[in-house]
Amino acid sequence: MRSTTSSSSGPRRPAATGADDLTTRARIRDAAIARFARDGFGASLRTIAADAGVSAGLVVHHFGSKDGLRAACDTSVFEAVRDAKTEAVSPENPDAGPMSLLAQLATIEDYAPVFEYTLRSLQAGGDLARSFVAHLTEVTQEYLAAGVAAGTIRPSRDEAARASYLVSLSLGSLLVDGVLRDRTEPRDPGADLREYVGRVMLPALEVFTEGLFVEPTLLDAYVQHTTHQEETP
Amino acid sequence: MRSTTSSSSGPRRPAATGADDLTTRARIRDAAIARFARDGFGASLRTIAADAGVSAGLVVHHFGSKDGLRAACDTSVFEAVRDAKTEAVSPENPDAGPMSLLAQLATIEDYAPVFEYTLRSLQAGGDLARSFVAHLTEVTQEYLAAGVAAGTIRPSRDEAARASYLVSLSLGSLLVDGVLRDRTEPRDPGADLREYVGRVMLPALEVFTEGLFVEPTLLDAYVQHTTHQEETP
DNA sequence: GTCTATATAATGATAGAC
DNA sequence: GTCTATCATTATATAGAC
Repeated sequence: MRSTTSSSSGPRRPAATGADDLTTRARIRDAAIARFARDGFGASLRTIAADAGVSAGLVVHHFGSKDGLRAACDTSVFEAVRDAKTEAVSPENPDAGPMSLLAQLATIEDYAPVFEYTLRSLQAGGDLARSFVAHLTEVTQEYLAAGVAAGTIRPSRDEAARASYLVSLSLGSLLVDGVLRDRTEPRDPGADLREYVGRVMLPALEVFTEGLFVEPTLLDAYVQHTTHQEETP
Repeated sequence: MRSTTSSSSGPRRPAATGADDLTTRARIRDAAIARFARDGFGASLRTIAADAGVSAGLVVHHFGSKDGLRAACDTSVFEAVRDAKTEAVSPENPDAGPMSLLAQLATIEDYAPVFEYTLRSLQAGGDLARSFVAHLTEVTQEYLAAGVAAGTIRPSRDEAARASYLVSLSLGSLLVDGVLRDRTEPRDPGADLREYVGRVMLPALEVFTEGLFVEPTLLDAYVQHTTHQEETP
């Protein structure tokens, strides 16, 4: 991890609040997060500088390079997500579960840029995406384990594999949905997300409560098939 | 649709077979497909030209611009996928179903570049991604309808929404998995895909046959909740 | 058809004034 | 800390010779 940033100081606000009671450095960082979220990481330093109301040179002066700026954005966003999770995953929040761990976070108005940035990061790959998915998988596995213990969620033959798979399903669906949108016209991320949830909630609940296959033949055959084989060393 | 290409002529080979019994234009196109698949659409014309063993200028001469080349690649890949589907979705192929409509295609050696290019395209968004997903959704819906009629797949309260959702789930999971890989070391797409299937098959079969939630309370509540409300006009 | 050479535009990064 | 001016690189695209 590069430590170009020390964003631990300052107000606890997530990012890109638009307020100008921030240090210039933080304002540039937040502008970059918002711009990267909108246009992807191909966005130029000049554009970001213009958004922040400063010169392009100043951006480099503060962050050393574009990669440095990107790293600062990454850590800021990751910290925001990590801290937000604590509040979002409240004890009594009987949501659809794994599908909406992230979606919940996005409902908070201030976190919209963080949410978008995270999806962009996932789209582009890289270290933040990996650590974010790893973190989310961990949280999901705990969430599922609690559900299994409480008797609300079915146990799995491989809990870790299931948690990982469910995270890739939910994040991937969200990602595909976002990527397929027409980006020629201006978008409202909040509205997009609400529309997505409204469109997807029914089939998601169906699949995750009733399943898809009537007979367990495929699963049984697979389980029997693999248990009669050696593990690859 | 732009019709810069007339790729209907020529041998039926999918793309990028490496053979040199092709017109120069087709060789450039196939080289571009393979390079775009590996490095993303940021790959330069010079790199592609080098791959094809020609000059950068010739690429522009044949396709007018980079966008023109991209469009030619898009139509070529889309046609390859469309034509391949006919063979892949054979009558008696009791696979895990929605998850592997695409994965099946990738097992065919020649189609590896097409498969990778499609994922890249989905990652980047754009017209090809949209029409590809639309096409896959259509095929999936037919597939599911046949299963429902045969009694092997559970009916849905909204078949179209379910088909769309399942496509976004399976493609998204595949996409996330690919994006999270370390691209610093050389990769074998075929091996990656096999590894993915092996890692995901069990939880996928579990979820899609047994579901996730023990009780249908969430689904019931949602169905009852929405049926007591007006539709948004 | 194919190449080499070049025009043009944009970007990341640097240097130095204030 | 902040700006303006500039450099060096890279990319697409063009022009014209062969």
